[in-house]
Amino acid sequence: MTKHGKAKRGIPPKSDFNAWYPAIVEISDLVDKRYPIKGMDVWKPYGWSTMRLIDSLTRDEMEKSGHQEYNFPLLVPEDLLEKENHLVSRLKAAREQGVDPSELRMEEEDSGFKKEVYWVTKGGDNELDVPMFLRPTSETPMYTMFSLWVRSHADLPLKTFQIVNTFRYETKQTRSFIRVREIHFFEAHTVHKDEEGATKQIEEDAQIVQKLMKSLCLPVLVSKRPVWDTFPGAWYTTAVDAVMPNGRTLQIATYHHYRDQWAQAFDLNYEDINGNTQNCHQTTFGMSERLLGAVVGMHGDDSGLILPPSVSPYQVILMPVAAHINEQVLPKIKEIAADLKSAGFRVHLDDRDKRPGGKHYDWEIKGVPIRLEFGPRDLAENKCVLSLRTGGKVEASLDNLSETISDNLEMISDQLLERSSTHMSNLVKKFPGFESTNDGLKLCSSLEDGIVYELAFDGNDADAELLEKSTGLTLLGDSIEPYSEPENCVITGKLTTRKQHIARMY
RNA sequence: GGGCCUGUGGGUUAGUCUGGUCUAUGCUUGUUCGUUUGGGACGAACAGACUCUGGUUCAAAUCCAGGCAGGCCCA
Repeated sequence: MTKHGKAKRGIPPKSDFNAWYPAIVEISDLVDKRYPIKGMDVWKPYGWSTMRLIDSLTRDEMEKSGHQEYNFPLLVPEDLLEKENHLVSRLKAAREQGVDPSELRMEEEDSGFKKEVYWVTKGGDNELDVPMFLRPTSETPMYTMFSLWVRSHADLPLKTFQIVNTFRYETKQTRSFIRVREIHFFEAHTVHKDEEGATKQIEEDAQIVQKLMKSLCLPVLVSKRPVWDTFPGAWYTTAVDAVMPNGRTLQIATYHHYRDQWAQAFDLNYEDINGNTQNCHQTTFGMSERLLGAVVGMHGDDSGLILPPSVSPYQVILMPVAAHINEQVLPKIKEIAADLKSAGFRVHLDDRDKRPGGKHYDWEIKGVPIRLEFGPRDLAENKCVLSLRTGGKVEASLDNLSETISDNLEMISDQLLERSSTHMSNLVKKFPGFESTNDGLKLCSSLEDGIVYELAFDGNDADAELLEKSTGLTLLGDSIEPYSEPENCVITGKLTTRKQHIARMY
């Protein structure tokens, strides 16, 4: 065999992540970025199948936890936004009253939301009396309807979700799956009788996320976001971040406890068992195609994608080899494919008239977990050859093949989780700390690029701003796993068990 | 929000500085035919491009202005 320099279809090495990521999403045929609108990619069948498999994991969890799927309209009339704006400005005012002004950050413009949405202002040639916007998320349309639906305590809890496209007019640089303008969005919205009901829902959301992350073989950081980074109108926000290979964190899920703050704004109330009117308490839980972005980024390698078996459109690719030598090869491999399919695996028989080497490379780039080769020699010995995407080849007997496949898929999952966990722990380091000098604070040692730092922090908004300014990084918030022994806050020096992370965020 | 850079077949690339040689180069991909086929085969033939709008000029892929699209850096 001669070596060919043009191998790997020009995939940059993964160590050059900023080049690798945009290249791989197109080479592996997940999306086509050539559609002429920034941040709106075309989903190709391979990418869309993968995303739909991720969605189906989510749907399964929603069904198990008693949520029902809805589908709300894409357009929202502008006047509904007023309620939301009032809510946000009222909460902001309340917060400013209760806090020492010196501790507050300067907030940006009040009506920033309006700038981040797409507007529909015309119907044909006519200007619309009430302009409409494309939902950037669905609180407003959903809660408008919830207030009609919920009347009695017997209507609660109301557990809903939808998987729809949402729109944000991003002006910054877009990246496939990571920062897009048309977002493939999952959002669950629930309504409860009281704060406790909503709190239980948040706990359930946390468990669902953990299960999903396990299926996707993704290790994550879970943090309660700082107040200034809390979703508008939320009491608190918990966020789940993946750490990409370049050390930037990617927020892939959030869940918000609203208490009754949104319910007040939308007159969402019910009559309790004693006939008294009570405000509802609410939560939301959101995820997006960023899950796929994290899967691509965390698991792939220099040769292409590596998809977790749980979401790979094909779990096994069957490749007939030297079928022209023995005409029994093709019928037999078709039989094997049918058997595996009926055993519940997602399989594909690649019988293209193409040399086997080319097929291996094709499916390697697409990240299929197992490639099964079957040729005349295998026919004679009642076996086949399995190439695992995580590395290595094994011979397998055709007897009990589906068990062998199942075991190998499980092994691949375990390997992916182990690898990505190792990667992540290499990317998270202890913050070096500050020392006081005449010019103020100075880092004890300079920070490395592409690293997430872990630190003890118990300061106020102003302290956080100082920390972020001096490092150029962003606080993710309080980790759900605090220190077991108190440590000194890196800014104030106070003893605290509050563990936080600081990183460059996507 | 501010600054810098780039746009040539499906992908990648030469040519742009210094306008004319461009009927636009190479690789890759695609199509057809033949030989091949256990990790990227080979030969032959064919197909396919100067981002858009305007300007300067005898002449524009090349210079100028703007739009659109993309990339990078700083807040």
